[in-house]
Amino acid sequence: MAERLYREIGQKIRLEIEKSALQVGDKLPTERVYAELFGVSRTLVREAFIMLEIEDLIEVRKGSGSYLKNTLSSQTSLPEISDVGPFEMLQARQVLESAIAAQAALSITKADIQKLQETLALEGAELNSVEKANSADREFHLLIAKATQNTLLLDTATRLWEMRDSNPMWHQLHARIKDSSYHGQWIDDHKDILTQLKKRSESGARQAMWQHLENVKQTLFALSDTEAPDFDGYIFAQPNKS
Amino acid sequence: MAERLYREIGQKIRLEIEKSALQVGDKLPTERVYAELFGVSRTLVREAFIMLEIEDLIEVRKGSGSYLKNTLSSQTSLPEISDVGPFEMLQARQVLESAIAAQAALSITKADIQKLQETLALEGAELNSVEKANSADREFHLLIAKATQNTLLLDTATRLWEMRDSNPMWHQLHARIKDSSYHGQWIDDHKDILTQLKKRSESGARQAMWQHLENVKQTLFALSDTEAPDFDGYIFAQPNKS
DNA sequence: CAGTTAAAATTGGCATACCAAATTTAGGTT
DNA sequence: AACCTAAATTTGGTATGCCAATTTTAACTG
Repeated sequence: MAERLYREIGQKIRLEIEKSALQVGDKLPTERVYAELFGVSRTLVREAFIMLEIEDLIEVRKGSGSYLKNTLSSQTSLPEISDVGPFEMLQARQVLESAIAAQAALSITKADIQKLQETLALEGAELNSVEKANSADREFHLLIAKATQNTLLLDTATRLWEMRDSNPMWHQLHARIKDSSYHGQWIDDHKDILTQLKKRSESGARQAMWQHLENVKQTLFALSDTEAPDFDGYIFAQPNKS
Repeated sequence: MAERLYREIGQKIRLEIEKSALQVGDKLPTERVYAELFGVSRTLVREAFIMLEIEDLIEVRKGSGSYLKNTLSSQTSLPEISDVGPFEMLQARQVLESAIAAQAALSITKADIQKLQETLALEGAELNSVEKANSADREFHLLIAKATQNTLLLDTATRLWEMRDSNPMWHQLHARIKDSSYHGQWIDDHKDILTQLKKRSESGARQAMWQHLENVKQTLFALSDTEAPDFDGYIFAQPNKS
């Protein structure tokens, strides 16, 4: 195990907190106590405390002590990005982004539509540059979330795209697409979505977004099926839209 | 400023990274360099490095150096929970959870339905205990997200509920409800949702969940309108469901 | 000159020691 | 006994020093 020691100590402290059933607000044993308990220097315990402090689990007060700030259960370990397959991710996007698009149709402004049109034009113009096309794609989807004027909806969409961009599995798949003609298909999808948004059609926008991501799913499925047998574990039954 | 020093140093280092336009993978100046630059001990710089390491911005390798692991821009600062009003939050839940419920209707199992029924019974039995009723409420909603069998959908729903539970504004409102009869109404809503899930009706589940959260919105709106003028800033036009 | 090896320098890892803020205790005053 | 004050203690804050892994340099060998 070539891990940095403070992380190990931090984990041990978490276990100690659990064992002693500490409640939020309770005072933790001092750094010195843990140091002796684990047989390490106080420096290491202090580093572990900093880790837990940044994770918002504890609060450290000079001269006074350290206190439990949150429950361990609220320390939701978000699923590791790399543990989520591209198809599960696309399904989540399909469910959530179609709902967001439907909501956006109700609150979208002329200025939003204007920006979406500009981004769409950019997508068409940048067909040869994978990087720029991808970034315009992202921009298009996030603009829709922004049009809901709801911070949390934008935040949710942003999280999904961040996960996508940092998922190595997805990059593998995406690399295979760059020279294909699928981008053209997707731009047409985007046009459909924009049309529905212009009409302020809630159900229309929902369906257009759903269909768009359905197309993306189909494309990636075909590619991974024929060329990349390593995605087996990530492929599972896909429910259909009624 | 009573802040812990290592945070200040960490922030300064972030600024230095920005100023020197470091790219991902580049090597950072050594701890000793920063220590001299800021006129502090290496211990503090090391603590700051630990902070940045936990934030996943840098990677520290013994004997070699520290390296930039992520871009500064990807250090997305999520919107502060307290900045999001209860109504904006409810709207987000309405949009997202109704979509999740619709998806759940397609993949729900008998075992899921069984668990939902038990939780529903618990809600009815715990009408007098605010805490337990609330926790059963949460459980009911999260079980639905779990029934989608999609990690990210469950993760999204969990995040929303965590935000709710840690939002002081919401607790204020919730405190006013405890002795009212609204819980009964909400349990009826839950029954409707469960009925639709049993029928595996996608649109039925979507509408039932939407209506449920619409009812919650109405209730809270009425309460805040008559008794709590301090929520003005958070109340905004609510789009209607078609 | 190329490749190999070992010594030297660099860099982070960890521990010890002392400092300063906060808290607790002990003593004195009313 | 109640209250205030100050000393002693506790607790986290910071600095210095030495250790160990890694990288770089230099010397050696063919």
